Amino acid sequence: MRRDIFQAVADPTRRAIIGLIALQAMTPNAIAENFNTTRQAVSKHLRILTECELLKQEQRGREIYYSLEVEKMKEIDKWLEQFREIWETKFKQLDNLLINIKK
Amino acid sequence: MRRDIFQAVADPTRRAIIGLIALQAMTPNAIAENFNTTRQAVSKHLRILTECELLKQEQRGREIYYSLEVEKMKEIDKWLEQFREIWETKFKQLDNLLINIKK
DNA sequence: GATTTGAGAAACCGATTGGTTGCATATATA
DNA sequence: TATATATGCAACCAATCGGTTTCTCAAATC
Repeated sequence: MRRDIFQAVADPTRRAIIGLIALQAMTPNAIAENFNTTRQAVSKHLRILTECELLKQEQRGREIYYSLEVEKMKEIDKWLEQFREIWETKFKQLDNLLINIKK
Repeated sequence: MRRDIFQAVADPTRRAIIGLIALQAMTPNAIAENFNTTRQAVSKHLRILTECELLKQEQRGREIYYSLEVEKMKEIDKWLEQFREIWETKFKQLDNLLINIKK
């Protein structure tokens, strides 16, 4: 039961679910309508996403609304940070090169 | 053979490899020394990372130096973009709330 | 109260994953 | 030239994954 955010986001269906509910909270049935699988399969994805705290549930009668814990997405952003530095440096180096050529 | 960048980055060992060679190009043997697995297992990871263009190889004699294609990392950043908007909006809303309370 | 509806849990299944061992090949080095 | 070294590839294996079907349970609706 390896449940880290990177593994959660690795599956394309789960990324699509995240994209969907980023806009508005949705029930499992409503989410499942957007995919070519059973509601149960979607339910499994929701479980995984919820377990790693990317989604939160809100029960309303017999319906459960799932919404995105957008803060959790920052963890991916945080990991990217170290590489962002590198690619920005590279960009600046290229920029300086072009400036020097111009001169 | 699903070889997308999100799946590549899902594995913790692969993330560690990326972190390692981000600093400097390294050979498979040198990389493998940092992990508690066989060289062959690392080799498999390198293959996957190379296939999705996160790594590039440079042959030098019988050695192969692997280095990071940092540009490719931007694809993850690009996907995050849509959520960054959301979390920044939320932050601003919180900010405005605090300003209003202050008043 | 009986029936329909929304949702999760369990059991099962084939495909994929991450790892191993063993082998093949090319380049250095003695 | 013979040997050591660096690497990749193939075959195999247990564990996990993503999916299905079937079932149960609780809430809504008739």
